[in-house]
Order: sequence, then C-alpha cells, then structure tokens
Amino acid sequence: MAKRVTTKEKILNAAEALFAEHGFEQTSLRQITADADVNLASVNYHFGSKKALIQAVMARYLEVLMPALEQELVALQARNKISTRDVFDCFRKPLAQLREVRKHGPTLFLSLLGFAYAEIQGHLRRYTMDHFGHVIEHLLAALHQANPQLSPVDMFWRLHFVLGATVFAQVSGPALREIAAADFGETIAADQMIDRLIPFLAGGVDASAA
Amino acid sequence: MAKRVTTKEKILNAAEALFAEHGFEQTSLRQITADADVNLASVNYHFGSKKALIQAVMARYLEVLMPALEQELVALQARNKISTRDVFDCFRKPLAQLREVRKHGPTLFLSLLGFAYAEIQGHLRRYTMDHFGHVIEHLLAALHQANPQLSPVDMFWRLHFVLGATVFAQVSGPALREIAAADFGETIAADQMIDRLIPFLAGGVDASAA
DNA sequence: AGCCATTTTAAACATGCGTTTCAATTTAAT
DNA sequence: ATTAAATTGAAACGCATGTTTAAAATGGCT
Repeated sequence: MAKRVTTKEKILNAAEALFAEHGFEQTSLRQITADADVNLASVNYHFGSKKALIQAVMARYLEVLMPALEQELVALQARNKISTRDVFDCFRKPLAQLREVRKHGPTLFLSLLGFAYAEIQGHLRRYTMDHFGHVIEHLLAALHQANPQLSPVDMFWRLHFVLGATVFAQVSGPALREIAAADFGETIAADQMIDRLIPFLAGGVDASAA
Repeated sequence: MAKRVTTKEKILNAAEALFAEHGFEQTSLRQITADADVNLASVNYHFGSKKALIQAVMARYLEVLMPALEQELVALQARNKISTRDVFDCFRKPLAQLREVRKHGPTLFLSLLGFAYAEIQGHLRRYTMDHFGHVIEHLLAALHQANPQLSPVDMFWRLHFVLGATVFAQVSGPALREIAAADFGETIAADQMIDRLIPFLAGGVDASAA
C-alpha cells in the first residue's frame, strides 16, 4: 500500500522544485499550490508564511547534510596531515547522501543554496548560523589545518570565493551545460560538474597569497 | 558653469545605485524615480521599459570596459609566454578605468554584473554576446595560450567558476566585509578585494585537471 | 509673440502578489 | 452516531508593481 502524500509534503516538493529553478522571490505561492494541486491558502495554514516555507524547504536538506558533514570534518581533523583537497572531499559523501531525501537532492540543494545567497535573505543566513554554525567552525578549522600558512582573514575570503564559484556554477548550471553541449558536443551530467569544480577550488585555496 | 543634468542621466544614476545594492528585479521604478527626483512615467518615456533601462545601465559600462579589455588581451596574446595570472591582470586597468565613467565605477559594475547573472535575464546575456562576444573569444584564446594543457571544455568550465567566484564575492561583498571587520577587526576596501581574488582565481585555473 | 515638438506631470489601469476570512468538508475520538 | 477538532475550499482584501493615458508645461525656432 502506497503511503498517502500529505498536503504539507506536496507543498514542500512542489516548492523546492520551483525554488531551485527560478529562485525564492520569483516563485509565487500560486505557482506552488497549482503545481502541488492544493489550495492556495494551505501554505499559510501549514507553514504560516512564505518565509517559513522557504526555511522548511532548506531545513529538510540542512538537517541531513550538516551532521554528516560535521562527522566527516571531525574525522579528518583527527589526522596528522591534511590537504585542502581533503577538506573539499569531505563534502562529497554528505552531498551524495542527499539523494536519499530526494532523487536529485544534491543538485536541488546546491541550487537552493545559490538562490538563498543571491537573494540575501537575512532570515535564512540567521537560521543556518543559529543551527549549524558549529559546522562552519569545523570547516574553517580543517582548512586552517590544511593551510597553516594562510592568515584567518585570507582563509575567510577564499572560503567565500569557494562558495561563490560553487553556488554560481550550480545556479547557472543548466544554462552552462546547454552551452557546453552545443559548443563542445559534450554532455556533462550535473553530478560530474563537482569533479571539475573541486580541483579548481583546491587550486585556488592553495595558491600563495598576493 | 555646471552642465545641467538631464532627466535621462538622473534616472541612469539613481537606477544603477539601487540596482547595484538590491538587484534589478527587487528595485522598483518608483524607488528609482523617487531617488532621481523625476516623474515615474519618465522612465518609460525615455527608455521605453524597465528592461531597456537595465540594458542602458549596463551598456554605459560595457562600452568602456570591453574595448579596453580587448586591447589588453590582444597585446598580451602577441607575447610568447603568458601565464594565467597575466590574463587576469588584463582586467585590472580596464576595470580601474571605469572609475572615470563614475566614481565607484569598478565596484558598481561588478555588483551589477553579479545581479545580472544571478537573475538569469536572457536579454542581458544576449545583449552582451551580440555586442561583445568577440572579446570573450579573445579571453578564451588568451587563457588557452596560458594553459595549453587544459582542454577547451575544461577551460570553459573553469572560466565560469572564475566568473562565479567574482560576481558572488562582489554581490555579497558589503555583507562579507562587515563580517570580516567584526571578526578580524580588519577593514577591507572594495578595491582591495580584487587583490585577494586574483591569486585565488589564477590558482584555481592553473590547478591540474582531475 | 506665436507655434510646434519635446518633455514633464498626475492620475488611472491592469495585473500579480502574500495574506486573511469564514464557511464547507473531512478526520478522529468518544 | 455524535461531537469537536483539523483541514480544505473559494473568495476577497490590501498592497505594490510596470505601464499607459492625456493634459499641462517647457523649450527652441521662425
């Protein structure tokens, strides 16, 4: 017997797909409820507001990703010698694990993350920092361990450059893959992009300071 | 005698400041015309539509930047041996030159570029490619010259990672500088960020492929 | 000065948005 | 079966948006 899909779940699923494709602000509750085949008012009934819905969509992924990432980072930091590449490789398994919460979880989540940052929505940043700030601490510590020659402020900036390249690549991913396919005849799956990305990021972080 | 500032210029100036701070979609014509101290309808009178205004704002910078960048790249390509760092350094002078069109031109332009990409607006991408596509060709050629070991498709992706890190860093620049100042007590001017960025980008592009 | 094209103004228009309301319906417990 | 609570439904509210309209004002030219 198939488990009945609740209205709340139908809303979350439709919302995340639309958010990942068009961004948060540019997706209306009417689009979401039409796709989910539920009543418009049910969003406010079940979530209270659009802002709360956005948070709920993100939370579904963050609550899976962050503990897994923390575990990887703690294990890595126990080792003696670690490289930048090691640190970024810590993201692979937790990201892949998002496939369990949703079929295209990794891709969806990174797109959502991209839009969350592009539209600077304070409530999302605050939510992330309040709930998972300690994971970011671990990440910074691991990166410092891998690159003790870099000052904390240097590392701070490079980490955000990393984030920028990642989320941007993800958000414009569909368009870019289309162009790449047209220009190079090479079709690149969304999952393969991270294989191209990680060497780039590690090379950037490892570069000697100016 | 001071030259009179036309309505058209007042609109462009107010629009670019608001666009650079809040993005295109999130800036209303009413905000723009209020800041510019002109009538609401004058935007549609002088530019025809909001889309056309956005293009006009970007064009003011692109028409200065692109020819200068092309010149730098052509000069660089004439040399025998060039590095990735050389290629990115080609952006320094043309970007700095934007200070002549407007006081904080370089910062403003990069913010605008960031929002233009974040909000995937086809009409801007098409405009850029139609008018300045040959400059992009030069950039790709110079990067290939500096990194002949990288395949074209590898270079394609890395160049977009570069773009992603740049525009993202610029868009979230104000917020990030604020955090950096609070956490490290170090105030970083917008212009200094590019000095932190370029080594990162060159390191990423130069990294050996996976 | 008088005229005509250009520009500015105030108001309204049409549309889409998030949210709220309240009655109808379904669900679950007694 | 009855009752109370939870959920769904259709409609409206209030507001903000880009755009259009048509009258008023302005500026240059003969």
